[in-house]
Amino acid sequence: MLHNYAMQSVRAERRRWIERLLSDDSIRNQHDLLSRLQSEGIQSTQATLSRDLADLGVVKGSNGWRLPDQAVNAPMDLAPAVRAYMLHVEVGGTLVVLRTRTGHATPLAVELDRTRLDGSLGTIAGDDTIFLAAKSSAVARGLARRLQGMLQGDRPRRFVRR
Amino acid sequence: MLHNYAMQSVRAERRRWIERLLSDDSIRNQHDLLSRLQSEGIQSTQATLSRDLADLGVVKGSNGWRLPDQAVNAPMDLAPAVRAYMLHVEVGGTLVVLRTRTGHATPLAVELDRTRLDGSLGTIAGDDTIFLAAKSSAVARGLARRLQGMLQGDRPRRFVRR
DNA sequence: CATAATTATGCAACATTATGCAGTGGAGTC
DNA sequence: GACTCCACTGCATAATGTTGCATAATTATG
Repeated sequence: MLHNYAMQSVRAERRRWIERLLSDDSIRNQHDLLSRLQSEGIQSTQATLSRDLADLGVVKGSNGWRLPDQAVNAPMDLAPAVRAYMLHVEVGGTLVVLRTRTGHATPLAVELDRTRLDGSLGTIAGDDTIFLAAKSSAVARGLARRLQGMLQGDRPRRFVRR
Repeated sequence: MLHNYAMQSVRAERRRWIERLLSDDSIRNQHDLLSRLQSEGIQSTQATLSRDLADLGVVKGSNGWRLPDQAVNAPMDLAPAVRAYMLHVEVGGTLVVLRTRTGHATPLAVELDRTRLDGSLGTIAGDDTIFLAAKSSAVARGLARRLQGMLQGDRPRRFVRR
């Protein structure tokens, strides 16, 4: 084997990269992960990754591997969640602002995060408000339009007010 | 052995250096520490360091060793915090969006706040997401680049995608 | 069911850390 | 000064931790 002079931190760093890669990309198998790590300059083997993943508590989801805290909730479509929780949506610059009823912001934000909306950088939820950061103001407008569209899904249009 | 004429202070001085080195550098193992001490003019052996570290209550963290008080409430550099917590960073307009694993957003945001990043107006942390408001979109891009750079830490690296 | 793909693991090699033991010299005592 | 006591250290080595290789076990696919 390679026998690095500093196993401890090599291991720690490798695992940090594993967490990073798993949350970014959709890694399909350990061989994929190995390749991605190598392209980051981290040398390893499948056997070691197998052990790392076990230690990190990573589980295989339908869409690749997921870190434990991301793997918890059951998959739910975004549209039903939006219909259930979102009151309305507006845009300001690169920020999409969603309003919900009090206490409903977090569950909706969770759903927004899980659905990896294209161009969405992330969300922060308060009590009845969600800020969704978009890559650009054009993307923000597009996302808002899509979210707005979900509201009308199977409901009469006139219900969307304000 | 060498037997200095004043053991007491030799020991005390060595331990002072150990504390200093551990809080500055990221020491990866006792052999590293030994080398660093030698380059400071302190002669010792791995066995002695092993005992010193045990006496000092030093613990092995994910990022090397940490002194006991540093292990808890961390007067920690930004870069180590970024390497430990940040999964990735992106920009949308004047907003820098950082992602962490669930529950890690707040500690990283605290660190970001403590480091008075130039052009940073403030941060808001959710559960796994931080919004950092920048003075301008140019500043935002610059900050993101700096943060991204911290990920590469001590390894010579090529490029950063995304 | 057969075969391929993917993941897990026994084992040996190496790395890192801990410790039994004996030697040394400073401090205290007379 | 001579003696004793003992904290401290280095040496040698034990104990523990990590990894790659080879391959077994498991899971997916036709």
